[in-house]
Amino acid sequence: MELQEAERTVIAKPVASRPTISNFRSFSELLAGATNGSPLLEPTITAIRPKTVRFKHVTNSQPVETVSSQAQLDRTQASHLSDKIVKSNHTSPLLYKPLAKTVSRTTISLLANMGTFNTSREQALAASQSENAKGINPPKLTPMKSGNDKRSQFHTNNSDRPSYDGYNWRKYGQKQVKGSDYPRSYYKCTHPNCLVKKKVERSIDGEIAEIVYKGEHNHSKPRLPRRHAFDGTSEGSNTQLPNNQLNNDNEGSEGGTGIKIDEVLGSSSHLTNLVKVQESYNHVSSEAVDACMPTLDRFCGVARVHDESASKRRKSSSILNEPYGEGLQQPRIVVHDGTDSEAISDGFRSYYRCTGVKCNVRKHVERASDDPSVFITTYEGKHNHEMPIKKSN
DNA sequence: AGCCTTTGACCAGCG
DNA sequence: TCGCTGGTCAAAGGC
Ligand SMILES: [Zn+2]
Repeated sequence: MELQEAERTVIAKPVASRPTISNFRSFSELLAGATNGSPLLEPTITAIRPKTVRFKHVTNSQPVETVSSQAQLDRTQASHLSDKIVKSNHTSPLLYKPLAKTVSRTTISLLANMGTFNTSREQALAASQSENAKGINPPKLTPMKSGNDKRSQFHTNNSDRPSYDGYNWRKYGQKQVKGSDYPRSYYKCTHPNCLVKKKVERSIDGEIAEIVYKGEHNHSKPRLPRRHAFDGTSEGSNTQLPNNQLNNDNEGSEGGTGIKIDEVLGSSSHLTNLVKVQESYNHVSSEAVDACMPTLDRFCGVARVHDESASKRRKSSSILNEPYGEGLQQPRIVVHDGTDSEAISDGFRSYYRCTGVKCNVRKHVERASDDPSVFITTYEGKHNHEMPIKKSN
């Protein structure tokens, strides 16, 4: 509760949105000649009004790879922002919403035991989904209800589980929020005295549409998730983040909002991921971002960094501008913290390239056009290697 | 037994 | 003030 109170007072309202295609140039174009990690200035970016992006089904489809902003952002700085991490799975201009198939626990267990890097239940789901829906199935539309309490209108299936980010969560609520086709689940960290919460929007297929983290863990990750942990290996991948592309300035600190997104991205092997990261209460959130980015790298994609705070009670208006069409929905992870985003005030756009041998994965981070607190990270390509093991100084 | 999810009710912010 | 909406509580039941 205290956390909540605090957030209400600090959360800014910057909202990011995908720019319209007319303002975009392809990521490849943007990256052309700028893939060596050197910053590149994008001179002709037209300011685009950021809007809150909801994964709503609309007919207006636009490429996700396109991003716009006039600012550039150093990754280090980007890592200091954290509020929203949005990712999506795509590669082609046509965006397909990753669909997760609901599978039996047995299947999940089998998948988890097959030795893939995805061991969590969600990862298993994602894996099965990617196998089943390489792309084209239009997302299931859930009719929006106009009634009073619309929560729990969906029958939750076995995929309705908190994402496995290494922490233990207890679900304390679920509700169908307006503007979202999916029910939103509310989770609290079960660690004593830890007030971290997260909201997870998941389709009825089990696909994660959005995850919003609030607060900062005041503890380290438990060795093994209490339940539904399978073999728990999912945790390991997250704790060994490659920092060749990141500045992990909070390395030694405990806890942190370590966010694992591979479970969400598990199915996005050939897709692009969209990540939104917005400024957070403090540096801690940056950990989450740091954690996400490298992980995302494994799966490639477009990452969008932005502030999500405006979502509260403002979504109804934002959905009017839904940039995503049906099948364009993007799962995303939002690291939500409350501080202002003054930390980022430069005007850079930074490009990064995976240092892996023969790995052409690239990404760039930029500031949203008219919202300094919004940063957009775009990933392109697919890593041809596993996540490198972090070197211990 | 302990922890979790489910879910209707309740509360608070906002227009 | 009222209705809408998002967020939370808490009892009940499941694992
Ligand atoms: Zn915690």
